[in-house]
Formats: sequence, C-alpha cells, structure tokens
Amino acid sequence: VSLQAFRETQAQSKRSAIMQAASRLFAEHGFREVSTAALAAAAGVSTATLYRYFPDKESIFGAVIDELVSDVIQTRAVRSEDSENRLRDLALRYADLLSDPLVVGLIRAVVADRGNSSAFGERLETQGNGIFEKEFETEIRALLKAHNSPELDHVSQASRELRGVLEHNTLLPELLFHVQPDRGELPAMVDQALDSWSRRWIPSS
Amino acid sequence: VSLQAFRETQAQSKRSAIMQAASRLFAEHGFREVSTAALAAAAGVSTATLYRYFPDKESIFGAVIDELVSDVIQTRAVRSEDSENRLRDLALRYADLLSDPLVVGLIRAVVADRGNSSAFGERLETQGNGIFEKEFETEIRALLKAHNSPELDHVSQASRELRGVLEHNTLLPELLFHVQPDRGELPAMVDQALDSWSRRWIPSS
DNA sequence: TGTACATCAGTGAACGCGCGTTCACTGATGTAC
DNA sequence: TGTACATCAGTGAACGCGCGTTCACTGATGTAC
Repeated sequence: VSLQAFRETQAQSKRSAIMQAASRLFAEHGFREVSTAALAAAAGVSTATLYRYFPDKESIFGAVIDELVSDVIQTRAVRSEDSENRLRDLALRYADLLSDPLVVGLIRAVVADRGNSSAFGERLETQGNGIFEKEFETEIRALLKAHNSPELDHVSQASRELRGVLEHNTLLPELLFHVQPDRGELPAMVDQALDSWSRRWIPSS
Repeated sequence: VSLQAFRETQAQSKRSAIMQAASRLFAEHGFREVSTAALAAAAGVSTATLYRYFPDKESIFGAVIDELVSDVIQTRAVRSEDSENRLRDLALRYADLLSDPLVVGLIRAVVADRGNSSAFGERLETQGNGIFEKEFETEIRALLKAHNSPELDHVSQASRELRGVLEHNTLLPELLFHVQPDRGELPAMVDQALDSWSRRWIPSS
C-alpha cells in the first residue's frame, strides 16, 4: 500500500507540475502557440510523459480551465457585516480577478480558440460569469431594500451598470490592448465607481 | 495605357476578392485556423496567387484589419441637431458596431494572436477605441454644459460608465460566450442605458 | 495581314518545417521464494 | 540473504500530417515589324 501511495503522490506532483507550467504558458502565449515540447520542458518532463497523465494536449488546457474556475468559485470571499461593504468587497474581488494577468491570459486563450474551446467557454459562462451575476444581483437587491429604494425592479440594470464600468476599466483594456492596470489603484477605482453608482441607485436621504 | 488600366482593374478585383474572403473567414474561424488553401479556395484563386498580391499570410490579415478600421473611422455617422440625440446616435452606433458578428470576429482574431498581432492591437486601440473615447467625451461634455451640470469635472467617469454598460451588453457576451445579441433590440437597450445614465448625470430640473 | 516575341496574371505540384502523438525501450523499485 | 522476475514512471527518437511558401511552368493578351 505504501508503494502505491508513494507512486500516487509522485504522480500527483508530476501532474500538478504539468498543470502549473501549462497554466502559465497558455496564459502567456495562448493554446496553439505553446508546443508540447515547450510545455514538457517547462514542466521538467518529456513530451511522452505528458501523455501518461493526459490523453491529449487539449485535455491539459481543459484541466487548467477547470482548476481556474473551481478556484474562483471557492474564493467566495470573506464578507463584511453591513451590506454596503459586502457590495464593495464583491466589486473589488471582481475587479481584482479581471486584472489578474493569469486569469486574463487564460480568458484570452479560451476566447482565441473557437471550435474546441466552446466547451470551455460554456464553463466560463455558467460558472464564472453566471455566479458573479447572481452574487451582484443578490447584494444589490439587499442594499436597495435596506435603503427603501423605489428601484427594486431594476436590480439587473443596476448590476449591469456596475459590472460594466468595472469591466471597462480592467478586463477590456487588458484583453484587447494588453494594457495592464496598476493593481494598487484598484481600490480607488472601485470606490470611485461605487460612489458614482450609488448616486444613481441609493436614495440620498 | 488601356492594357495597363485593364490589368490594374483585374488585379484590384482579385485583391479585393481575396480580402473579402479573408475578412469573412478570419472573422468566423480566426487567423490560425484558416489555411491558405481554404482562403484561396474561398477567394477563387490558387494559393500561389495569394502571394502575388500579399507578401505573406499575415499581411492579408493586416490589410483586413486596416480596412475595417478605416471603414469605422469613415462612418462618423449622421448627426442630429440637438445634443441629446447626438449622444444617443453615438451610443447606438457604438452598440451596433460591437454587435456586428464580422467586427467582433475580427476583434477576437486580433485578441487571439499575441506576438504578431500586437501591431494590429495598437491600431485597434488608437484608431478604434481612441476615437470613440474622444467622441463620447466630446458629446457628453456638450450635453453636461447644456444642462449646467455641476459634474463637468467628471466627464471621463461619465463616459466610462456609459460605454461600460454598452460593452457589457454587446461585445463582452459575444466575445467571451458567443452569445449573439438580437440587434433589433439594440435601440431599446441603448435607450434604457441612456435613460438610467441620464438620471445620474443630467440635472432633473 | 502574319509571325515572332514580350509581358504577366495565374497555377499545380513540390518543398521544408514544426508539431502532436506514439513506440520501443530503460531503469529504478518492488516481490516471490 | 540472494536471485530471478514483475511493475511501472519516464523517455529519446521517430512517425505522419498539415501548413505556409516557392518554383517552374502555362496561356492569354498584347507589340514590333
């Protein structure tokens, strides 16, 4: 049993070494641009070894995307008590995620390939986008209720406006123009966006 | 002279046939995914003929992008008289452009390739994004002035909010998840966005 | 008008290269007895 | 304890294939005289 366990541990470490290298290389250069030779070299194994752990190159990419998505899901961040700060935390987490070069690189890699990665695209939508959509609407609804806002029917519009400006400031420039935002300035940006957003959606009373 | 002219006309028509096929195929499948063989077949020529009109495959892509950008620039749409409608027209044109499958497909193709297409990405930024940024800020500044708004210092924030929600509703879903918006509903979407935006930025008086 | 030649858009077939994948093999680490 | 054998992670080298690009050539359309 101990032999088997030892071998399994070894195998897991090789496997995760491959995925770690793959995640970095795919994010940096894209799926097609990374050869199995380069990937194997970065992971410290031979190309043939890749095929002991994964059926083909595409499956490595799939595993990386899955890992990313499940990481994001599990990072339901620490939440503050009052609803005001909960929305702020959520917005900051969203902006931070969409400013992460690794995340954006992998998103770009998924966007790049069409045929093959449509399955990955679906996972990104339902498990990435879908979850944030729900979270934002939940927090906003709570916030509007707490302020007796008359706009409770337009929660989704409010959510789209907030997420839109965050995406416009982080994901889009990086994705389209390779402009990396200064992540130190994210909190200030988020505060400014939320402040402006509040003037529209939170009664001033 | 007439022979030369005739030949030039012929050549132009072949050239534009190639670019037309390329624009469609690259938008639909991406740059790497379209082989010169497929491209030549779609254009009705042989692969060798491609190389009479373009030095290499990448230059064909570059020519397509250039054509797209200059088309966009030249479509400074018809403008209404009153400043309210001018912003609406601009927003609608923006949303319409970012919902065009051909445009989004080419944007995706540019985003996909990194090394080679960074030059194309720059053109997209300065001549695509940059021009819209200026136009939006100009119209918004005029609008705020017309309403004696006290927010004249935050024109760029106002612009980012408006463009953000438009992008969130058109470009992003299509780019990331292949969700094609119903273009017939664009005017309603734009009106709703503008209406909500106005409540924040235009004094209600 | 007729004939030899020049020009040039266009092409089919071949070339070379890089890449994903597989194969036959190695060697370390165990077990059987 | 020693020896023959089993297991299995790991690999170098080769295979095949697709693709971008180029080459030698064709044939239509003109000009020179």
